[in-house]
Amino acid sequence: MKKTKKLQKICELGLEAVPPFNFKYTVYKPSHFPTKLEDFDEVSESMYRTFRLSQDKLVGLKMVDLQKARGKDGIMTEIFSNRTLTEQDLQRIRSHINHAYGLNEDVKSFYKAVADDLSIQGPIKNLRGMRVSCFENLFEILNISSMLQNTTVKRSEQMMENMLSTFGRKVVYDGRQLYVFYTPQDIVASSEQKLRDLKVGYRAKFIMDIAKHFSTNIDLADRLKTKDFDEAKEELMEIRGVGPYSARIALFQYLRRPNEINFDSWKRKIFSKLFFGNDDKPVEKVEKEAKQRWGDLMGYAGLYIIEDLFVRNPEMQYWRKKK
DNA sequence: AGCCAGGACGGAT
DNA sequence: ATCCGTCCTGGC
Repeated sequence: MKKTKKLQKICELGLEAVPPFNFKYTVYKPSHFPTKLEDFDEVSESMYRTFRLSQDKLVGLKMVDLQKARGKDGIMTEIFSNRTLTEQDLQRIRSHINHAYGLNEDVKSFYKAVADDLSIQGPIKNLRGMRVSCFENLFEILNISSMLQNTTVKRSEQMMENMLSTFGRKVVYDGRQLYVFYTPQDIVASSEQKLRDLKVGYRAKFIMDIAKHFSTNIDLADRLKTKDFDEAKEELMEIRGVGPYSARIALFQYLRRPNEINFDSWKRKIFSKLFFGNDDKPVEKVEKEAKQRWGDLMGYAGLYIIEDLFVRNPEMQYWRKKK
């Protein structure tokens, strides 16, 4: 077990976003299950989040609304690290945040495209300026997808906690204790049996396969970013352990393609009820209706509806029976 | 105690 | 192309 690393404050960075920008619900998604990779402080409205520049160069961020600091749309972040950071390191952090929260994306074009659909105007009004958030890199989001698949949220949480406490790096900064995500190398150096002992079940094999894949395909993520939708999906699903469900999560969150959404068991029910008044419609019917309403923006539309539902019904966060 | 849900795979058709 | 049994664990 590695020692907890103390991170020292290095500097501050202001990043502007294309307006309109909703700081809170871009950095914090009520529908996402909690992990010790990040911590949103409701009182000060600041997001604590870890990041890794290299195997031993660890970073902690404390992000607040740039409106509060400078009266502009965007993110103000304090940067903490266990090392001194170069100008190039700071540039990498800057571009990571930009990509993670889509600061340069124009959400207005989405609002315009769905202006005729009444069912989504409420969520847009409540969450105006919200973007997709994906602070994870491709390896990390595929790990999270693996632990979400075929189980309940409660177990996903337990698997993540076990994996992070075993393979992640524990850091402390600004009075918070968090983990930095483990790397493909950390997993490859372990064993399938060790993973099984962490209660990830049959996923142990998949997680090991994904780690091996990423430790030998270093440029995979950058390559996928340049590919068109179908090619990217195909290449993702060539990774053993990555099927349609995980590929959709990676495409929607990491690759930021607005057309993807998984109508898994709990979302199927929510959208069935929204579209048809009761929650018993089959997934094919729900998918068809979503496509008809929102076309290639159905993923983005789904995001607004789901997050709005969670904001208005906080008790949904403690809904742990089924996925 | 036994049975089922929930993705991905691989083999059979 | 589609269908089915299997993997694993926690909950019913």
